[in-house]
Amino acid sequence: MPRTEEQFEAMRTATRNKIHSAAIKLFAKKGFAAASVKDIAEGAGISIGLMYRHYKKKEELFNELVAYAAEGLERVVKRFQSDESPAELIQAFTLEILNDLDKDDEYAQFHMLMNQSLGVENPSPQINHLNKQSELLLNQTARLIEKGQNLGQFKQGNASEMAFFYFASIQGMTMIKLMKSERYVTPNPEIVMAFLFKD
Amino acid sequence: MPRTEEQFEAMRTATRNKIHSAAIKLFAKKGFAAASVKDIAEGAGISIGLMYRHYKKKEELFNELVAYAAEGLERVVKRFQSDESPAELIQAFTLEILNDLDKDDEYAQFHMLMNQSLGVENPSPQINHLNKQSELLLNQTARLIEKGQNLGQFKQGNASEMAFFYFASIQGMTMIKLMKSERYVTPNPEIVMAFLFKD
DNA sequence: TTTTATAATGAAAATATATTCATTCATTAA
DNA sequence: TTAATGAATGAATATATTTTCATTATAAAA
Repeated sequence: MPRTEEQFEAMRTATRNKIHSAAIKLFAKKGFAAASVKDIAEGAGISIGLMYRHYKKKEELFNELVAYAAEGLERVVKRFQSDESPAELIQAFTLEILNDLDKDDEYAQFHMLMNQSLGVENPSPQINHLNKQSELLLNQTARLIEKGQNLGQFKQGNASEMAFFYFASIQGMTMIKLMKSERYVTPNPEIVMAFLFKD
Repeated sequence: MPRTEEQFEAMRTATRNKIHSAAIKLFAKKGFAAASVKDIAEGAGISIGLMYRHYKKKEELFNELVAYAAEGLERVVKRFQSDESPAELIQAFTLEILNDLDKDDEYAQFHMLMNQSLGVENPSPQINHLNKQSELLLNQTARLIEKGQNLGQFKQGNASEMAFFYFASIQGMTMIKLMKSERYVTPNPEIVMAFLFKD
């Protein structure tokens, strides 16, 4: 008599998706505290009540997005574990990020969620997991750089410092893209990787 | 009969300083919305009431700090207008920033205030001014890089992209320093300036 | 048309945060 | 001592934000 379960499922998925894109946009740009539930519901084009049917707490929504971000990071970690040439891995990854930043805000938003999560005082399990992944990636990148140095692909220098600088620069570009998109310019990949590759 | 005006003045200055350092710490780390007046007062070791004797609104306090940040930026803009060698100017500036980041959080906090100000919807005059200064600095740096390229000091490449990348990388390092200081490592200045200087 | 299951709404209650203000405190010198 | 002055306090009030929940809307099939 009423709708089928699949139909209800589809409705729920649709509103969840609307909530997700509105929420990540606002969390990324304004931060958890400054992004109000009202704003999010408005952005998603639904009522506040419906938001609470899907998420008991604002925090629960945030954590779900954080979990997605962590999944994305895990995929990168896996890629960096491959046996391919360090030079090619890093080059491909860099090109992809620059391309993503150019294209739309999705990458920047998820990256920003990562930043938001770094400084939280009572981190949820999801936040802890995301933080672990991002630290893992940093260490792994350092090892990848060392490997590339041994192969003569990269410049010499402290690999941890280089990995740190690499992610810091991506972080900075990401932030500007999100906060002041009109100031963002896609830099030539050679500029971004100059610290790594010999001229 | 009561205290002299100088004494009162000294008291006021003292509590204002306490408020400033607590506030910038919290604003930089958590953002305007998430840094509560209670937190700030506690951080400064004073009562909430006293805070309001000095600042009518939380926003007024924020704006005062933003104005300080703008002053700092103006000084950098002036430095970059000098006729000195571009290579020396940028090198000196970079070393100074890396040193500041290493030393304490003050630079990072003011830099972060700049970021916080970028995305505000109804910017105060102070915020507008800060934003203008930071854009000015970006453009000026691009011109400085061009000049250095013409002098053969720097690598070839799009100067605006290079200037953007330079500040983005500083931004990223700053953010990590503030949000996750245990993950911060001072990179060798050569890494930071590799995109500019030939090997 | 009526019944049914669940999505969707929005006003009300709960909670948190910002702001005010009557009062107290501390210091100085008459 | 006491009067004078302004700093300092924190409980009370105002405001904003989150969360709940009784109610309504919708679509499918009997």
